[in-house]
Amino acid sequence: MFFVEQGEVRLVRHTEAGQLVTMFRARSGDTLAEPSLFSDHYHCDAIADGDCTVRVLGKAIVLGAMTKDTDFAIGLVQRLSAQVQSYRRKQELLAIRSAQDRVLAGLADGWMTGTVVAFASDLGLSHEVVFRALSDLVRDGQVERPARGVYRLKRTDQAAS
Amino acid sequence: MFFVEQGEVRLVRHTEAGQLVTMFRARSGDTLAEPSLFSDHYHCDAIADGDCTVRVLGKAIVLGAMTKDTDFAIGLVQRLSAQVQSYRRKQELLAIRSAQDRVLAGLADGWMTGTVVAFASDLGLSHEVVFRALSDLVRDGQVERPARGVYRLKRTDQAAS
DNA sequence: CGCTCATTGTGATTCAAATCATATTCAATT
DNA sequence: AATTGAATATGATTTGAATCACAATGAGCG
Repeated sequence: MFFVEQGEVRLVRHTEAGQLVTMFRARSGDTLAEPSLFSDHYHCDAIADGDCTVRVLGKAIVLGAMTKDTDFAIGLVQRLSAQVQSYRRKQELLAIRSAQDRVLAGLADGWMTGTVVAFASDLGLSHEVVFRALSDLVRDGQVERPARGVYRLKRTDQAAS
Repeated sequence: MFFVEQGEVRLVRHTEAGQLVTMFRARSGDTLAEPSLFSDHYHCDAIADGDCTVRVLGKAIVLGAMTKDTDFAIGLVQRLSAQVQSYRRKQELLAIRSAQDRVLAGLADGWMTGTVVAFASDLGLSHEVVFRALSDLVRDGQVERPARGVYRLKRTDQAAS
């Protein structure tokens, strides 16, 4: 297991077809690869986005800390719970068939942080469709584009009939 | 949080378009809705598949047990880790674009337990495509169909050139 | 036994996302 | 300042999954 002290690490896997799937984005304070505590064969690749410092926590150390330090154990459970919750939300979001609806939901959930290309990848859509969906949403007035490559939800005061 | 003593419970959500998404399938011995320990607003619907017995574990009880009973805490972390791991696998599998590849991967991961319709729903595909993919795979010799509605991977001895 | 209904299965059609192509902008590098 | 490369953006085409439509099978039930 790893502890990210500083920076950001992405956990990724690639499908046989060659596309990269981001499994988890760990920021400073997060733990990484918790399942490796119990499972032997567990494989993801880790990509450091920028400089970062990571502390390695061996299996024995973690299990020991759990017995001695209650807060540590609770913190771990909490982080894992949060991960589970966000995976569920992600699953729900990815189940949305319509590209436009999915893009809108992604925006609402604050997934559009970096580039549109990265956003599209997170959504599991080609960037072309995402660009198009964004354009349509701007045209519809649901989304605003303060600048090139910057999109954000327009406050929806539900003015419709 | 809940503890499934007996039977099987499915945690589901429905998208705005009305489709049902299974978030988690808890069997006897599993805990359910762990994120509710820390998060206030958390909503899934639970569906009992057949008769089952469920024990309700309040927030205070669980947190108390974690401080007193180390094994309980470790068990909880282990179950959560397993969930995280399976969500990652699911995410990876759902990222496979080709329906046929996805069906094959789903079979390989042992998702085809009940009906083909349920299998299709888990895969996020229409059942028609899944039926067709299965037929094609049988025709290709990658999958065998011992009986109507029963499909299983053929042992792949990799006999190809 | 005959009825109902869900599952299984396949064919035809539609529709939307992927893909291919191409232009533009912009930041980083030389 | 010129060059490279990635992100942005849109248009045209293709492809494949969804959808619609329709049989056939088989289990449960009065």
